[in-house]
Order: sequence, then structure tokens, then C-alpha cells
Amino acid sequence: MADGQSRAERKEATRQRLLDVTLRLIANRSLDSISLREVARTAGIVPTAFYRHFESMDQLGVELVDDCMRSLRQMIRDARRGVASHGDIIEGTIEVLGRQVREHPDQFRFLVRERYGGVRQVRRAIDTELTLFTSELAVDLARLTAGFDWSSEDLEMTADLMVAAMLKAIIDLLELDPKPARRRPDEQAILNRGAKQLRLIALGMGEWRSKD
Amino acid sequence: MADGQSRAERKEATRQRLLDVTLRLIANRSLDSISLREVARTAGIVPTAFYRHFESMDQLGVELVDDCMRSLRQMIRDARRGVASHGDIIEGTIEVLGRQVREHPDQFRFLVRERYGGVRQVRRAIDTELTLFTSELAVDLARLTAGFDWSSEDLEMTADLMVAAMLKAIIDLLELDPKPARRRPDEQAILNRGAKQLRLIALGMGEWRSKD
DNA sequence: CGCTTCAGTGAACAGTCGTACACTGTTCAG
DNA sequence: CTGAACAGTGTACGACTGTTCACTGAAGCG
Repeated sequence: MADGQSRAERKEATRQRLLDVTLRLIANRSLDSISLREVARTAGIVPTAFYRHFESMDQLGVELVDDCMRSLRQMIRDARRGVASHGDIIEGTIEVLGRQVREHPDQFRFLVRERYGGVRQVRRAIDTELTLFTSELAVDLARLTAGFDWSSEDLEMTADLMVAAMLKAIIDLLELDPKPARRRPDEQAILNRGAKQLRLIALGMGEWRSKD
Repeated sequence: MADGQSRAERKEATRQRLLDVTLRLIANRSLDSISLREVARTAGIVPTAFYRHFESMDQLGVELVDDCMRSLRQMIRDARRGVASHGDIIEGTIEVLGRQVREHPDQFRFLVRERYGGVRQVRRAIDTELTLFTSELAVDLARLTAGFDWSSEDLEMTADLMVAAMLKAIIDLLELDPKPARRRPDEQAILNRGAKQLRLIALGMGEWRSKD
């Protein structure tokens, strides 16, 4: 064999290359405007070889969601651990969020773009994961509000709002100047605002009395 | 002339047909996956005639933003008037929001889709309008918090969060079953949740003390 | 070692795309 | 009434698309 790689490893490498290349191409366009040929060409294989890995671009899109969601889940785990070590829940969460977006911008850009984008299956896949995330956050909130008997509906409503605030922060981070030089101050401003928003919501929770 | 229309009127009618058709095609796909030919075909003209109205699909997209934004601005005006008549600011705003989305789903779908979509110029145009909207809301909030000397930064942060909550409600409304039958209860649930979220934020504002 | 498996190749296909160009026939101003 | 303006037509082009098929040659198994 050419390198120190088995055939299976080489195949997996090509597969990953296809996914990576698609993620990079997505940066300036939407998924359903990217052609199979373009992906194959950029990955350095012939169009027909694409079918050895995915049966269509749509299917690649769905698998790309899974891939990216692993990042997001990692973020959530980190955030939970951050709570334990950092003390302040909000500060810790926002910090983890900032780091993850900085480290995997393409993945988050893909998720944000295709969340409302063209391909139905992809949209669904992202939506499912996001709903799951909201539910988990609602469970966390339930623990924090134990004794105040919040209805599960109110918990979900609050989690939904918090997720919306975090998503807005992610989106704003992604639209910063890609050059890392002039970027830092803005990045901190966005993260600070996000933290403030979460704190504002937390304050509201303290005064909340359900009315239904 | 064939109908009771001048040439200029006929031209304007075709132009509008192109815009409308594009809006309808956008429902299931993203702007940059729609071809000029498809738009022309659906509008009932030959591809080359398209150029009599727009110099490219991208330019049509930008003008479509302007068109749709007129709806959004109308919504804002209605909401402001609703405040005066309805008494409760939040209830009135959410009600107007629900009505507008129900009446112009395609326009809102376009704005939401292309807000993070492929075409840069379109994205920019939408972003500008949305930022403007947030600023106006911040001004409204300033009036409501007069005497509590909120910093303009905090006002903007709060307005940003409220806009995020409203956008989330709009998005959820758009993803409802298109069939009007089984739709009403879900629609009310989404609007109620949105109203609760705004109320939660308002409660937070009552307790807010800036820390910088 | 020989045989099979299979990731990747290359040519060919029927379509669609954006755009150029010369045109037609109605509208409208002078 | 005459001529220009111009919304819309029809044809043609080269480029690109997704998918087919028969193929090659190295990897991996018995």
C-alpha cells in the first residue's frame, strides 16, 4: 500500500475529505446550490467516485448534520462540566460557547445556514437536535427551580428563550470579520451581551409567577 | 391596447409577477438554487425577457428584500398603534405579529431563509433592516424605562433579546402544517409562548441593575 | 500464490443553465 | 400618420449538471 494505511482507512479518509470540502464550500453558499461535481472536484476525485461514499448530496447533508452535532454535543458536555468548575453557570456556558464557535466556525455556519435552508431532510435533522438540546436545558432548569414548582411548559418556554439568545450570539460571532486581528474586541462584546441576556432572563425567572 | 392597461402598467405587472413567482418558489428551496429560467418560465415569459426587468437573480433578490420589508415595517406600525388601542403592549404586539405572519407567510419565509442564506447582498440587506428594527425597539424601551437611567448598551441588549424571541416565534409559525385545519391550536400555543417570553424579559428588566 | 473485492477512472448521455443576438409587434409621442 | 421605443420572442452557444457504464489496478483474503 502507498502510505501506511489500509484500504478501509483510505476510504474513510476520502469520505471525511468530502464532508470537509462540503463544509468549506458552504461558507459562502447554501447546500442545495453546491453541485456533486464541484464537491468531488474539490476533494480530488472523479464525480462517479462520489457514489462510493454517499448516494446523493442530500444524504451527505444529513450525515454532515450528525457530524456537526457531535461538536454541539461536545459543547454541551463542556458547558455542564464548566458549571462545576467555574462556579457561575452563565459565565461558564458563554465562555464554552465562544470557544467552540472559534474552533469550529464552519460547522456552526453550516448548522445555522441549513437550519432554515433549502433541503427538507437536513432542516428536520437540525431541528430535531435543537429541540433535544432545549429539552435538556429545561431539565437543568427544573433542577435549579426545584421547590418553586414551575410547570414543565414554563420551563420549556424559558429554555427556548435561552436557546434563542445563545443562537443569536452564535450567529453574530459567525458574521464577524474573519481576520483574527480586529476581531477579539467584538467577540468579547457579543459574548458579554449574550451573558447579560441570560442573566436578564434569570432575573425574570426569580419574579415569575405562572398565570395559567 | 389589449386590456385597459398602458404599456408601463403591463411592464410593472410582469415585474411584480416575477417577484411573486420567486417568493413562491422560495417556499421549499433557497434563493441561489432557483434559476433565472425557472422564474421566467413560471412567470410565463421567455428567459431573455427577464433582463428587461432585472439584470440578474441576485438583483431581484435584493429588490425582493425591499418589497418584503414593507410588510415588516407595516407590522411595526401596526404594533405601535396596537399598543395605544389594546392597552397591554406585549399582548398587542404578539397579536399583530401572528396576524402578519398568517397573512404574508411567503414574505416572512423568504426573510428568514435568506437571512442566513447564500447570497451575500441579500443577507446584508435583511441584516440592515433587522438591526434598524432592534434600534427602534431600543428607543421604545428607553421611553418605558425613563427614570431608571438604563445605559443605551443595556437597552440595545434587551431589545436584541426581544427581537430574538419574536423571530423564534415567527420561525415556529412558519413551520406549522400548512393546512389551516389542524393549525389553529398550535398557532395560539406559539403566540402564547412568545408573549410569555416577552413578559419574562419584562420581569427581568424590573430587577435589572447594570454592572459595568 | 491466485482470486475477489472495490475505490477510483474516463467517456458518454441527455438535460439545464446563463447569456448573446437578431427579431417582432404593439404602444405612444410628435 | 410616422417613426421610435421597447416588452417580449426564438434560436443558438458553450459550460455545467447528475447519472450510466465498462474499466483498471492495488489491497486483502484463503
